[in-house]
Amino acid sequence: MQQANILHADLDAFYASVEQLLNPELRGKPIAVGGGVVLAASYEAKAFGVRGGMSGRKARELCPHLHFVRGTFEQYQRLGDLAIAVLEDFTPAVERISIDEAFADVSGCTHLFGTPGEIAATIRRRVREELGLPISVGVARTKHLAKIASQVAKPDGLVIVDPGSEREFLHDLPVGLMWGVGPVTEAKLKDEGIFTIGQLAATPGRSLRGLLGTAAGDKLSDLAWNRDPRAIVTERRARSAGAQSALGRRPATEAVFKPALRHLADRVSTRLRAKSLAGRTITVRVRFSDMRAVTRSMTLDAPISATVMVAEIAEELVRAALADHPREKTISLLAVSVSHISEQADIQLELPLGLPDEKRRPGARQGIARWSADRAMDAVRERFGREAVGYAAVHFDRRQTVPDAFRELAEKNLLPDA
DNA sequence: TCTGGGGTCCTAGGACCC
DNA sequence: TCTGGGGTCCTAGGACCC
Repeated sequence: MQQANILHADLDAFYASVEQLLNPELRGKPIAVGGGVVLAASYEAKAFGVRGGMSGRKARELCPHLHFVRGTFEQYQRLGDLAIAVLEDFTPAVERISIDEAFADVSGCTHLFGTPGEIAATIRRRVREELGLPISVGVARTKHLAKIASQVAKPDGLVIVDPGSEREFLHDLPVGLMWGVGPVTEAKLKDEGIFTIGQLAATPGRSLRGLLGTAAGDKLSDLAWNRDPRAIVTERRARSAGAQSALGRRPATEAVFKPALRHLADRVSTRLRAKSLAGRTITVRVRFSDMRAVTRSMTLDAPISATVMVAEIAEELVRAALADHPREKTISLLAVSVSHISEQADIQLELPLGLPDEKRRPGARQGIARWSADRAMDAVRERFGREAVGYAAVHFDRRQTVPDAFRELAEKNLLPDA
């Protein structure tokens, strides 16, 4: 039988732990990172029911002595990177899932460093000693099992699932711990009397497919029966890049959405151009004040990355979406996303000159001109900072938005710039 | 007091092609 | 009178993850 060689390492209450590390006065106290919304809560705060994503007001209701901290986002990035680097000291087969979480396959390095369990214990000790942070680790034969094991291990623990005890380990755990089971699926399963992974495994695949759809049903069956073929993927390129902004409650008018879309298009396009990428599909999302949301998208023949082109298409799509919902007078969120991403080398600058006449459409030339102007602006910003230069039309009210540093934490690496 | 921001994947219907 | 069948792409919505 295959050995338990997969580790899942997950820093505990990461942002909150960093704040308690940096400021000893916060240690042992219930704290929340964020303000209007809780981005992370310490274990002391979680004990009161405070959760990430919760409004600050609600959190304060639950925990009157909750300390709010603004967040030290640069430190999160730095310490998260250092923790992952500890894993990489053991093996290059590390798959980073987010800023504070990664899988590692240690099958190739046990002869050097000991059993997977010993490696996991060393990783935990080193992260604690060198960085001062608690990290939980699960060790198992598959990614799914390792991830569940690390959740069970929290806080600050280590759980090893021996290959012989996998079914027993899973049997009484709640289905909500499984990857892919969120609130909706959990409720559907509950309606069928399915609460534990053991009960899920005992449910015929046919029933699950009927309840959840083919793909989701099959996937859940496989995981419940402990069939998880997923391998460690060390490098994964993003398939889309987007930006969004909550607006509170604003009139659904051009005066509101135009500057907001310029700002969002600028964020997304700049990220794409920095990696020599461009995308063919532009998607916008409009959320109304009752939280219902609609999306509109458009797929082009050729990829684009010029800010103004993305912005103009986004505006058209939002106009269309609002026209379809004439009774909605206010919006609470706008989002712009670019997908069908491909590499677009700087060569595109000269491309039209060497192309046959029929390819030199006015639109293409205009796109090149705008893209060139953007690249010039990118260069200025790189030297003098983001705020140094921008489109005159972009006077976007940013009072309510989260810090840019926080946004950047959530961004996936688009691709190493080849 | 309305609830952040960045992503992935799946489904279903329709257009279009061969 | 009668209508087949497979494949790909696009669009919109939704669930889920961190």
